[in-house]
Amino acid sequence: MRPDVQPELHSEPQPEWRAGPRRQPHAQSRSSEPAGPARPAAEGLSIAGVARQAGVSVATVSRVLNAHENVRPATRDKVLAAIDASGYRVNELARNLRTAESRLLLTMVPDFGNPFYAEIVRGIDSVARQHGYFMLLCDTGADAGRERSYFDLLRRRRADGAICLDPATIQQALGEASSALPWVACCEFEPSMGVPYVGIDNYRAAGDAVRHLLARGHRRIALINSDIDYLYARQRQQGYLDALTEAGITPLEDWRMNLNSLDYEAGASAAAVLMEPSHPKNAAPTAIFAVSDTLATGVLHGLRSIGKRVPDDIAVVGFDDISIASQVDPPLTTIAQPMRELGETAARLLLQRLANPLASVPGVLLPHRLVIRGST
Amino acid sequence: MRPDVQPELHSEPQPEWRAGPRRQPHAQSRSSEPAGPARPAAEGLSIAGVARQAGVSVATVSRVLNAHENVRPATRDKVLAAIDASGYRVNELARNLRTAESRLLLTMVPDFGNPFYAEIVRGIDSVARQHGYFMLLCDTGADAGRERSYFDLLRRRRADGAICLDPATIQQALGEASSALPWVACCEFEPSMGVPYVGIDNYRAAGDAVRHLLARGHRRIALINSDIDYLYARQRQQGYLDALTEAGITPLEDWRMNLNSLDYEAGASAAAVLMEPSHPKNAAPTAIFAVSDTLATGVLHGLRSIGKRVPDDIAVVGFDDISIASQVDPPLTTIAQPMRELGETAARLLLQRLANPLASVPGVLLPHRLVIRGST
DNA sequence: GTGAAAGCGCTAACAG
DNA sequence: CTGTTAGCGCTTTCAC
Repeated sequence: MRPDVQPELHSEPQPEWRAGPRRQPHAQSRSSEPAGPARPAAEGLSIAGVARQAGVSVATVSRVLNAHENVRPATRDKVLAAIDASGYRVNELARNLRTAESRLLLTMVPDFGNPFYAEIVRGIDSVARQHGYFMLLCDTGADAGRERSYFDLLRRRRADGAICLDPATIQQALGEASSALPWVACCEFEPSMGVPYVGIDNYRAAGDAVRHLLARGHRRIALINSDIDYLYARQRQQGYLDALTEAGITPLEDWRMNLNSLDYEAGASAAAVLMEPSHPKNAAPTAIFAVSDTLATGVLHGLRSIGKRVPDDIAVVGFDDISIASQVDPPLTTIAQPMRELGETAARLLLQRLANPLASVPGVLLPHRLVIRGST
Repeated sequence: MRPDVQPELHSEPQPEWRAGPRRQPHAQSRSSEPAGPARPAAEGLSIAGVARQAGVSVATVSRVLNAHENVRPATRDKVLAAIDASGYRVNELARNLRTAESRLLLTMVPDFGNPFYAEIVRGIDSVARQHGYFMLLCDTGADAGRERSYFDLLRRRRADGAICLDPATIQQALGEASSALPWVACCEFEPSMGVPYVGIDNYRAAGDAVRHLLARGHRRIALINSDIDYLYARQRQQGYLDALTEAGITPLEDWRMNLNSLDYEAGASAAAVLMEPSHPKNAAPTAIFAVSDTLATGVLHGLRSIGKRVPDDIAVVGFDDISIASQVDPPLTTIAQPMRELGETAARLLLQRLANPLASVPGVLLPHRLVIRGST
């Protein structure tokens, strides 16, 4: 019903952490601490110290800190002065223990070397910050153990919620009854497992890529896919197979490769393998559909090194439309994912879930788009 | 003196967060909670609840949780059983408040879309994890306000330490007397400001790149640099200028460009500008040295689009040796930075600083390497 | 308006 | 070996 999620308090966009009115006064603190020389500015200073210096109670300091109404201006100023003078900073640990929230959101990616995640993460980050949350990124390395330990951060209340872009986690998560945890899946998800998710229609997207190649006259189309354990890999494979079948083509098993990496190198060597002359003459693919632009970029490199020209000898289609896609030679035809929106939506779903843990949050599919460039 | 840093306790590599002996017993918890149906497994359960269920005191539970010695096996088993049955998880917030440490390390990058940071961050992450710390990544977007708020996470004890790869922060930080905060600088640093740092010798590295071009016979060498506010930009520019001068060449002002972005696109358009026919015939550069591989990759694309061939018409040298460098056409000659080691060293310096806040931690410079590929 | 006091969930003495 | 107890620094009734 609500046009946007408004977690309890903190509804206005605030650039800084809980930076209510109370921050203004001591911005630009001239660090006028009376302490010794190299003394780490007001190390173990607590609210009690400030209270003493200001000649008030801790309750009053707390009220000032939290911009509560019932404080006389004079008192407030006294407190502010004491805070300023002492260089006091709230111990967020204590505050969080009291309020039982950390205002931290976690985003887990399987590999932050993959540029695909960058824009998604930016989308998450911007929405989170708008709602007074910090977003912190973790690299799971697609490792179940590490994933689990990050989920533990959630269980142990060190973060309020999480967004997981990591396929492997999904499987892990399943066994952990983690659907009770405040997290959402992004890009890779299992619709059946009761966790809110956002992604694209991988089946249709793959079909679109293949149909584009078909329209260009290709009939022997190869698929360079990632590990078939991933849901998106299965969906894209099915889209590829069905598109071919619908065109009256029987997909050859030899045209398909499954890689356990999305690195450029993986794509390069896969291309070389695919083009091996061991293939029956009339069965060698004339086009390659790779399920990620990183892979496709590698494919371009691999084809180049075995003397094949793109798109004359062989066409290439990628997936994602990351920024490198338009820079390589030839620029990649690819399926664009709305990365920014994917991230923003994921963040919004999570915020929604935090605001109302009971409401069932829907899964959402965002539109993709075929971007035609020089590689086809 | 010490071969390696060993923060107080937690010295052995532990794959999971404080995952002492206590974890084993309840791995694979069969989630046998007696609670209602959709009840979020043991939401607000505390150590006291476990103690009650196990018929022991909270102290004993705490001991079991922390794998202390003095607990009779029978008692320990009782507690473990209660923990297992209830699905209890430590509230890390409370624990941290008590122990006054969060076991969290922050890494700030100006832009996690830049692949240069990926390997560095992995290096940090692996060292951090080996020492029982979590590493969380923040994107400052090269924005001073955001940088400041992340530093606040430190001040407010939400993280134990930070590694900053963000040039802009350095300036910000200076004004904040933040040299007292537990952080180290990586890649971009101000040696004079008393913050431990790790990086490379940018001056020599740039010189090496230019000397390589000189050796190839080039005399009109352009420099595509980032914003000169950055220390590394100034250092590399100086290395470039001096190398040219030493070779008896007077560097032309027209050969130098300063960009406020490291994106591919920025490199592409810079290349186009640089090659404009407005240049006097005999002054057009025959080689371009770009201060990052992303820029150089864009340059390749830009040159291609105006019909220039690399390296025949013009040579290109990049910087960093990120993974894309070897994939583009032609593969980039570049200055390789030891990214992994940079990250690992930064993490070690930070850990050292945390273990002994008083000891002065040195700045360290790591070796770079010229990698010659097809673009020259 | 302001203060006193009770915890948030945990760890660490200190007793027994 | 195990239990009791005193806080960690903060927020929040509830009085005054």
